[in-house]
Amino acid sequence: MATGRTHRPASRSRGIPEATVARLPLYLRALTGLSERSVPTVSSEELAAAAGVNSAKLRKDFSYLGSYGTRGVGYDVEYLVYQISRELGLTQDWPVVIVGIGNLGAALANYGGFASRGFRVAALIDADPAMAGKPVAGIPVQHADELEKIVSDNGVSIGVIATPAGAAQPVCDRLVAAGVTSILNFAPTVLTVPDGVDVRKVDLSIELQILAFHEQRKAGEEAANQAAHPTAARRDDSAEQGPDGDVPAVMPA
Amino acid sequence: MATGRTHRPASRSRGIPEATVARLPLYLRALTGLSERSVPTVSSEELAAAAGVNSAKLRKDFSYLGSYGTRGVGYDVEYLVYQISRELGLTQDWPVVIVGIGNLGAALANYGGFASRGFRVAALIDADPAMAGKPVAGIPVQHADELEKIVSDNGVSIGVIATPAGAAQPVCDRLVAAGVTSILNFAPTVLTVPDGVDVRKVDLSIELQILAFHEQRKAGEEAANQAAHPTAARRDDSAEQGPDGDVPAVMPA
DNA sequence: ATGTCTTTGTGAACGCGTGCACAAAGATGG
DNA sequence: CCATCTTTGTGCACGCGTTCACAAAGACAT
Ligand SMILES: NC(=O)c1ccc[n+]([C@@H]2O[C@H](COP(=O)([O-])OP(=O)(O)OC[C@H]3O[C@@H](n4cnc5c(N)ncnc54)[C@H](O)[C@@H]3O)[C@@H](O)[C@H]2O)c1
Ligand SMILES: NC(=O)c1ccc[n+]([C@@H]2O[C@H](COP(=O)([O-])OP(=O)(O)OC[C@H]3O[C@@H](n4cnc5c(N)ncnc54)[C@H](O)[C@@H]3O)[C@@H](O)[C@H]2O)c1
Repeated sequence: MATGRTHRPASRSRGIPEATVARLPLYLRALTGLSERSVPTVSSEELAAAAGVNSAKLRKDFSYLGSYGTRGVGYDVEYLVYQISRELGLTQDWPVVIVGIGNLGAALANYGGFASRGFRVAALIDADPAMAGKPVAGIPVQHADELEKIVSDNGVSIGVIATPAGAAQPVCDRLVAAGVTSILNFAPTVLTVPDGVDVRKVDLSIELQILAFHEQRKAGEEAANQAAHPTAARRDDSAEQGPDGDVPAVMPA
Repeated sequence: MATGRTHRPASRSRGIPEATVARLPLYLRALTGLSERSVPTVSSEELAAAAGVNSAKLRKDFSYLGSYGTRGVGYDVEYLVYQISRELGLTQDWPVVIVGIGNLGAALANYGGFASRGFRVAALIDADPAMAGKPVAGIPVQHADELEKIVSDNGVSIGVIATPAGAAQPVCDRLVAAGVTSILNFAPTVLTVPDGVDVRKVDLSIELQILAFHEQRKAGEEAANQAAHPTAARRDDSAEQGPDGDVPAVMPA
C-alpha cells in the first residue's frame, strides 16, 4: 500500500517490519495521551488496549526497537515516547508542501494535527492565479510556477497532493524532479514514481467501497439466515442474487 | 486494517480475501477509465499496469469472482465493470451521513467522487447550533439532536465521522445504536464498536509519520554510503545516530 | 480441421504477519 | 537472601497474501 511501483520487497527497513512501522504512530498517540495525564508507566496489556491491538503484537513490535520495558512493571511512558519519536524521525521537523488548495487542500492546511508532530506546512501551492497571495490558514498561497523554487529553498522532502486527479501525475513529477522523495496523494489516481520515492495514498472512495462490500455481505447473510423478513424492504433490491450470482448482463462478444 | 477490535479472523468473506476486496475499487477505477475511452477489452497485463499492481495478482483476484476472462483475448471491459460493481455492492446506492461539518466535513460534503459511485449524502450533521440550517454543498446542516431520527428515517447504514477526536466515540456510539453498521472515521482515535460493525479509519497524521520514517531511513543510508558530503547540510541534523542508536535520553526511574 | 500464438486460471512454494504460550527477568515483601 | 508474583521478550506454529511458472483454453489464420 505504499511505494508506487515494482518496489523493493516491501519488507523490513533496518530490521523493523513495515507492519510495525505502521503501528508505531498508533502507540505514540496512545502514549502521548498517557503522558499528558502524567501516567509514569504502562503495561503492554494496558497500552495495547488503548491502541486497539493485541498485547503480544505490541510487545513484539517494541522488541524490534530494543528492550525498553521492565519485567514486572511495564514501560516507562516518557522514555517510550522519546524512543518511538526518534525511530519515526519526529525529533527533527519536516517541512511539507501542500499542492492544490481547494476544498480538501484548505482543510488540510487548517488541520492542527499537522504541526503537533514535527510537520510544518512550508508552503501552499495552487495553479489558480486568482488564489495567489490569498492567505489560507494564515499562509499565503503561492503560484504553481514557484513549485521548484519553493521545494528547493525550503529543503522540502515531503509533498502532499490535493489537486484534481488529472493534475496529480504532472504535479508529482515536478515535485520529484525538484527533490521531493515522499508523497502523500489524495487524488484518485495511481502515481508512477522513480525508485527511492515513497508514495502513500488516501482514497475516501476506496474506503467507502470496501465498507459497502461488507455492508452488502452482512445484508446478504442476514437475508439468508432469516429466510423471510421483508422489513420495509430497503430500496429496489433488484435481483436478490443467489449463493453464486448468475447475472442478467450482456456477455462479451 | 479495518474492524476496530478483536474482530473475526479478518479473512475471506464469501471466499473473497480481504486483500482482494481492497483492490477491487482500484481495478474498477481503471476499468471505468477504459470504458470511457470505449476500449472493448483489456489483458491482465495492461489492466494491472493501469491499476499499479502485479498481473498475476490481478488474475488471481479476478479468479475469486469467477472466470470472466477469455484466454488469448483478455477481459471484456464493460462486463467486468458490471461484475465488480455488483460484487462491491455498488449497483444499489448507499445513503451516507457525515457527522461533524468543520473544515474536513465540509470538504467531504463538497466532494464529487462521493455520488459518482453509488454513495449519496443523505444528511450533514453537526453539534454547533449556529450551523443548523446553513447549507453546505447544497445540503442544509442538521443538528446532532436529530441524528437518530435521520439515520432511522433514511435507512442509513454507513456513517462518516469528521468531528474532533473527543467527540468521535460518543458520536460513534449513537450512530451504531441508531442502526449504522459501517463507519469511516477521520478523527484520530481508536473507536470501539460491537461485533458486526465495521470501522475503517483515515489518518493523515499516521500516513505522514510513516513517510517520515522512510524519509529518515533514506537520509541515514545516504549519509552512511557516502561517508562525507555535507551538501548544504539540511537543518540542524543533531545526533547523526550510528548503526544502532545510543541515545542521550533520560532513562526510566 | 489443424497448427500456432496469445493470454488466462491456478498449483505450488515462499515469506511476512499474527498470536499463543512460556521461560526468564526483575520487582516486591518478608 | 529467598520466595513469590508480575510482566516482558520471544520461540514456534499457523494462515494469509504474493509471486512464479506453466498447462490448458481459446482465437485466428491457413
Ligand atoms: N474533497 C474531498 O473530500 C476529497 C476527498 C477525497 C479525495 N479528494 C480528491 O482530492 C483532490 C482535491 O479535491 P478538492 O475537493 O479539494 O478539489 P478542488 O477542485 O476543490 O481543488 C483542487 C485545487 O487544485 C488546484 N489545481 C488544479 N490543478 C493544479 C495544478 N496543476 N497545480 C496546482 N494546483 C492545481 C485547483 O486550482 C484547485 O484549487 C481531488 O483529486 C479529489 O478527487 C477530495
Ligand atoms: N482538517 C483536516 O485536514 C483533517 C485531517 C485529518 C484528520 N482530521 C480530523 O478530522 C476531524 C475534523 O477536523 P476539522 O479540521 O474539520 O475540525 P473542525 O473543528 O473544523 O470541525 C469539527 C466539527 O465537528 C463539530 N462537532 C463537534 N462535536 C460534535 C458532535 N458531538 N457531534 C457533531 N458534530 C460535532 C464541530 O461543531 C465542528 O463543526 C478532527 O478529528 C481532525 O483531527 C482533520
